[in-house]
Amino acid sequence: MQIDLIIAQAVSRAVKELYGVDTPAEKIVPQATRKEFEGNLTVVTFPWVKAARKSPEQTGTEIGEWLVKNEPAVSRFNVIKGFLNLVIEPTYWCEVLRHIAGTTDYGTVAPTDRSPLVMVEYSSPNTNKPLHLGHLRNILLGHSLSQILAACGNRVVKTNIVNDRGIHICKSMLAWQKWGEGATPESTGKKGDHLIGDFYVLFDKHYKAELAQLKTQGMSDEEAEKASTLMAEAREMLRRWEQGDEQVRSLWRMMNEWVYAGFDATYERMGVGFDKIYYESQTYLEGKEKVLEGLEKGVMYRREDGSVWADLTADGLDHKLLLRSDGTSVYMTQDIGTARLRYQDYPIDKMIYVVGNEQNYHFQVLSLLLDKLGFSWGKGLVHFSYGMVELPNGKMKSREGTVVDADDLMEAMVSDARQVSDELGKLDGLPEAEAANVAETVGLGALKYFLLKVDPRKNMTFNPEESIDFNGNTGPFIQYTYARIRSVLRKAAEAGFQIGEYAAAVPCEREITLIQRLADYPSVVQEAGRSYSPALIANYAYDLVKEYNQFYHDCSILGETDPAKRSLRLALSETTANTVKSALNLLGIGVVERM
RNA sequence: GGCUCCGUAGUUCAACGGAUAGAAUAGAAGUUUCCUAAACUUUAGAUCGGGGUUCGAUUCCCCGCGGAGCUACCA
Repeated sequence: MQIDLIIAQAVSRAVKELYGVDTPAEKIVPQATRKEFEGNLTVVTFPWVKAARKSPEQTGTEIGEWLVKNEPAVSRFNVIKGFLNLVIEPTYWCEVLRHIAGTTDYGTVAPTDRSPLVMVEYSSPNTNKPLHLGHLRNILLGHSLSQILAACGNRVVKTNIVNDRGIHICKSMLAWQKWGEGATPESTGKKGDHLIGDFYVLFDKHYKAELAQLKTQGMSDEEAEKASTLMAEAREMLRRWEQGDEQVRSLWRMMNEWVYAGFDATYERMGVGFDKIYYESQTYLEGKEKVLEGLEKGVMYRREDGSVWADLTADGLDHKLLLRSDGTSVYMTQDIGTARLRYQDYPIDKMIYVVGNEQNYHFQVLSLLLDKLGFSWGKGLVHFSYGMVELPNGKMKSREGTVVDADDLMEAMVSDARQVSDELGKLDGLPEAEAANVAETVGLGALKYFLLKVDPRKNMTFNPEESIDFNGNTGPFIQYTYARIRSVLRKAAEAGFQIGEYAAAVPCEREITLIQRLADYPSVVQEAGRSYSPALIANYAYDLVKEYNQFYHDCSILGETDPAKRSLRLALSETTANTVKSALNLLGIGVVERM
């Protein structure tokens, strides 16, 4: 049923018989024939010209003749510059389509109890400010990756590590105490994460003012920073937090709850979630023991000042600090602690960290350390390292107020979607709740697709001056095609058209190409899982609907009078819709029945 | 300085070592008595420079040039 597999195997046999060469079928990857040539699948013959002792053209011709004679699926062939273009018997395509249409959850592999247990960490916010565009990319990648890995037959645990402690949150707390006048999310009507973010900014503002003031008294930058009473107060607050001071702790708990409520609202709107959330306040002490264990095993060493280090020079890296001279933990130690807790909770086979590429070095070190400390999955941990979202003139900078807020952006996208819908009159007559739902799905679809279609490893650019498009290579274009198909299917049902037998139909070029695309889906999902790339799914979905729109334009479905042909087209439409929906689901993007 | 990643149409993005480097946008020109024109069609436009490996290089290797990131007893 897998046509390219059939061809690969046939070619493998052909070259064995013709030239006595053993080429495993897996090594032969037939590709879709380019549009300008006749054929459906193309095999490159260069690998065999040496063994054949013939020109590429002759080699191709010989293989082609062998295939026509021995493989019923091949009806014709032509050879151009060593490329063997094969024409597949048209009725075979109906078989392929029937197979796809009859497969539930086509393209995905259901996990079993024995499937690998994979944990994916993403989002990982600080609690002192709301989520921004960079988090959006992270979260969407993490969520999509989780979906894809699950579709590839893995058991997936989605997790999040919240950085809820440290000097940053103390700054917000201090500012709230000093100038907050008891403000709460309820009293201000602000989302909790935004409220806390505002106090963080407020702290910074007062701190800067204090520094400026001190410098007018003739202090240097460094002296002023040392003399700052605000910063001293923040540090004092952190000390009290670490000692478990109940006053500080309860303020901390209250403000963190506000932030979490805010984050949850953002996650919910994005349509993402987690199976298990870890908090650094609960994990940051955990790593210490593990490090001391490593010290005993001789994996780490202690310096004269009491600090503990790992020597990674044998692995081409540097010495890495793990415990300060006062015995406290650093970031790396916390990550070791978190790893330890996680492994206690879940016997994971693989850990994937969705974290920006600025931390490449950190994860290189973490992998080595976990391995040295005896974590079976340490060496094989995956740092899913994605690129930054940049603005036209560089990085987002909170100091310059150029940070693009996640909630604001989502809201703007939804309202843009609504405006486009209204202008086009697409939602006229729909109940308001439904219209709002369409705008929500389409607006967020545009945003998600925009962020996911790019190769995750690469930096990408977002221009806040230009709104994200709804035409062309976009989420809404894909959603639109889906809605269009659903509309046709509704009308078909009204007209009483069933999808009947279509084996007798001879598909045209357009239809064949579309079936071929549909047939590609499972391998695209696998490849996306293997290479950790939601972008492959996004590009596939786009190619598929582009192909469908051309088919739709050229071939009438409801107007087709031949029942077999009409059935073929209806089946093609329904299967395309299902596949589009599945692919978008892997990206965390929803579909609508009309738009 | 060292290490890592990246350089493709005006712009934003594609291209398991394969044919004449694809799309989308912006530009030009079209398609609606016909299943949703958020669509379809036509047109013009690009691989940073120099070597090497290969039948074949945007892709792999080396040297430049340009950009980003890391190189904290911050997280």
